[in-house]
Amino acid sequence: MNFTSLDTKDCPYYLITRASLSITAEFKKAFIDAGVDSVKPAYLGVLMCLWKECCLDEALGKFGAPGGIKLADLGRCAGLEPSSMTGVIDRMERDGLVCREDDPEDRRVQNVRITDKGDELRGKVVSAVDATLKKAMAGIDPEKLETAKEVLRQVLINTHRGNME
Amino acid sequence: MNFTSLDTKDCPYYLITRASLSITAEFKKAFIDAGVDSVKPAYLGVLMCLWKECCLDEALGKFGAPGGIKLADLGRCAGLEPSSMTGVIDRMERDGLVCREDDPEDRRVQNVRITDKGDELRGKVVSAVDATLKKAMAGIDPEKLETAKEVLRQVLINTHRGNME
DNA sequence: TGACAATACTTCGTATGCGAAATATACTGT
DNA sequence: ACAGTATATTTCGCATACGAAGTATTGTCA
Repeated sequence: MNFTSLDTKDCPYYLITRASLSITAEFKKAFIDAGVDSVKPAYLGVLMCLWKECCLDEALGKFGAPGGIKLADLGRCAGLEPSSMTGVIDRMERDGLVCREDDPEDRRVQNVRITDKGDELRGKVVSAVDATLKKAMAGIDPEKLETAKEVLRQVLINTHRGNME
Repeated sequence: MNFTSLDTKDCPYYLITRASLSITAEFKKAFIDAGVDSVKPAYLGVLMCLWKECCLDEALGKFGAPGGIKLADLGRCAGLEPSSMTGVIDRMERDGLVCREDDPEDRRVQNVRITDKGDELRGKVVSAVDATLKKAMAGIDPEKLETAKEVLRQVLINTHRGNME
């Protein structure tokens, strides 16, 4: 057995896992500091997806018609399994950020819609996210960051998670 | 607001988090396939640390004196908080891989020692880990992988997690 | 139309990880 | 020796995520 393989600092799995937890912790703190403590890191994928939808609707002139997005689509967008989505949406609903709505077309479907409160937090949350990522990526050559992202995308493909969204 | 920032595939946080979960899932499957289903991905850090210690002891000629490592040191090595370690060691003990032992010098301390069963699994586990990582990193230029690791190490430093071990 | 397959979610059990507070023990200065 | 502090671990509550199995509804085909 080779000693190098036992060195955590050289193991990509260790580095990826630790970085993930570490950035998540920073987000959590950043949201509290920004006064938006009703937002948890795990909500980000869902929020981004809903906000993007709002932006698109506005761009297309679809004012006042916030239909919501079905839970499964939201999960695909956020990279979460349906069974994980249930809990996330439960908590987001509890925290007043979104609401579930029955789909009139298909009674199996639950559409998720952003609430006014959820919409109002957008500015603060996006600022906090940008600032946190900027701090986390400080001192990293942009080109190297792109390479790292490329590597991670390939990992997702290799592990059958590359075809999300 | 800028649409790019809402694209998950371009967000380093999304990529890191997904990659972490995705590789973890692969490890889980790999251990089951290799017939070592008593090993969970979260045990890896602890096992690697204990096995490394064994190797060092052997290299130093310290046969038959497996003292064990105190929980806190093990946590530092694996990158986990003490409060997280309790649960991990609980499960590893339940699964027969390690045992706790009172420290004769300091009654606060719990030393963790690998069991015979835990030691016997080493070969299979290391093979499974190597094979899984190889598959996960397939088709990635080694130089780019190094760059990615460098980036992740910097992220850990930036987020105050760079001084582990 | 009626059986069977497919789809959308939820529920349940489990794993993983953290921080705050509790507990037990050791150390330190007076 | 004692009070006060420091250290080691555990407990507790919570957040996060998954897969297997269950429920409800829809779609399909004979």
